[in-house]
Amino acid sequence: MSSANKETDGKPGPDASEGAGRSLDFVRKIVAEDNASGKWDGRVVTRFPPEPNGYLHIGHAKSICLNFGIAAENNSVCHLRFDDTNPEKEETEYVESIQADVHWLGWDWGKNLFYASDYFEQMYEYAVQLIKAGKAFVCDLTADQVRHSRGTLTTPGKDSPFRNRSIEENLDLFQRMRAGEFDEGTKTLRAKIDMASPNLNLRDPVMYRILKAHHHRTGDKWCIYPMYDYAHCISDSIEHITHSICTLEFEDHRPLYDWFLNELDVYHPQQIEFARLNLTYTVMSKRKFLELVRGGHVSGWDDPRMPTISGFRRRGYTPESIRDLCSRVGVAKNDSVVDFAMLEHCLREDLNKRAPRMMAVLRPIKVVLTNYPEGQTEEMDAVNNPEDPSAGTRKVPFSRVLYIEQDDFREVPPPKFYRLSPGREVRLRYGYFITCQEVVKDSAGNVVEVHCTYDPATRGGDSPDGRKVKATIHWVSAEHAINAEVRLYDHLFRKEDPDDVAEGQTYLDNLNPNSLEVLTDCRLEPSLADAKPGAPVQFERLGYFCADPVDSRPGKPVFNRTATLKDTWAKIAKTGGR
RNA sequence: UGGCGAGUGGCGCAAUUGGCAGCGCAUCUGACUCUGGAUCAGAGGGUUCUAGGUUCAAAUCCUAGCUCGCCAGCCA
Repeated sequence: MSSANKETDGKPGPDASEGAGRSLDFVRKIVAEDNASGKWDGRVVTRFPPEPNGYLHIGHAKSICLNFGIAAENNSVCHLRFDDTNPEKEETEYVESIQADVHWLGWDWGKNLFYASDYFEQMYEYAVQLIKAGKAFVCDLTADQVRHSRGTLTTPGKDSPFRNRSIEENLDLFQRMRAGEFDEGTKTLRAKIDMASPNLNLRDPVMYRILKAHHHRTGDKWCIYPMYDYAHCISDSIEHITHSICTLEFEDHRPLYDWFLNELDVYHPQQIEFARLNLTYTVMSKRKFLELVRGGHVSGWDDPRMPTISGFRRRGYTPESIRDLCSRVGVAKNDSVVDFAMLEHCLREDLNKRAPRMMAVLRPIKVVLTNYPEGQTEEMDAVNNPEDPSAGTRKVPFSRVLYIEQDDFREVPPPKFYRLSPGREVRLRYGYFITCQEVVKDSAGNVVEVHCTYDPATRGGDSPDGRKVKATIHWVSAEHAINAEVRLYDHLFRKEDPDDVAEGQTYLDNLNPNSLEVLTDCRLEPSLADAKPGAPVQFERLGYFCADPVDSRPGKPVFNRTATLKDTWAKIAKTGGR
């Protein structure tokens, strides 16, 4: 197959080689074989066909990367097509968010933006054609009656009493359905296939239903709307898609996809099904998202704990990390659940290279350097990113009174704890070596202040005598620090599989009560005052964060924790310091 | 007890189509370190769903079975 890394139409797009590893996944194999055999005359046209009835989630990202990725690898195009055949659920707000999310992920459909509703007229004509061919009929059965006559998984269905209406009558009725003469639910247009088929999708499926609803694009022009199976294959056909890639649950629908296109005798793409992406500790359905949002369990579709694209974006995840995940998980046909840790790995790998380092103290405790001159301030040089020398250095103010992390001091240090404790010397990053001399407690016995001495010879953090310390801790000058709120996020659910519940419970019972911890008294180094919302930074030794794009205010930033750094100490502490 | 699909280390995927079962994540160990980060080195972990069969040779081919997923919307 062609492996050129050209971007499509010169549009910004991820490296086209992304996802095309040494061994091709089964979808790419099919594409490669088709290219070799000339099945589509060398064309490769894919499409991403979301229904605009909700926000995109990371599962969609897999489909997006697959479809746009394959197109890019073949110097071709991927269409963005809104599958807007159900006006009752679809809204313009969603079509806008979907476009924004696809772009944010780094893909571009160029001029290939389509809507299934663009094809309503053509679909209607095709339906008339099928009626004339005796392949479709108007049915007066109610939804309930259809359900009963459909049969079950093991028993065949019964023919509708309206199945043998004359072509003339069907034509007349269908035209009057369109004209709005009938009420919702009173009539449908159904394909005449086989009520005894073992595949229920072939038991005279509904092609059109009456819906007197306002459509976000066609307004009130239509009161009959095509069903997915009928609309989707025709849309693909009209757009001359070559490979119509969808998820596994549509496997049973492929015979119907093929049936319509065969009966219509029109251009016929190949439908290929792959397994959708699932992640541990997350649910992945729009219905559940809606419940989480409406139930107030999260702040919205873009809550940083949501697995939506907009949630991940607000949380601080990068498009690169999400694309990396999609290429690592591969494409196959068996249902699987990817470890959330894989996503975090992709994130850390990306951010480790790019995120500037800063110092922030989340749970402050005061440190007074008793031998440091009162009123003196120094500017310490700090490197912005040890992984990237070009990121340069910055000045960080240092003074007599500092804040350090409460976790970095223990009056009685447990085994393997080698940070600050009475009598022990540690390094203040880019600062000095300090030694704890005494602790100050309040009346309740809590340590409220730590008194230390500093060694002026160790300025910048180096010891001229070669003296070693076991730990380097971060700090912030009390006088210069800025205050901020920091939100620490954890998994929204406490179980790997949120749907793993006892009798009578639902996934909502698995909500993690500690998925959000808000810290309001955090002290950050001053350069963080004008952090750009959404831009990733690393708080040294703590994790990756970004200023929240929604709740941050000038001079009053709110930071989201995107992910922690890998923390060996946390592991030691958890296993009891063993 | 209908149809379709899928079973390979804990998880996600490979295996040039019959030729020594590999990779990533996770886990563990060691080295190094002004982030207990990063990096580097190494380790453990497999009855390839099961049972038969074909073959010099089977994850791969054949037979039978088992398990799991999806399908009975006028949703997509």
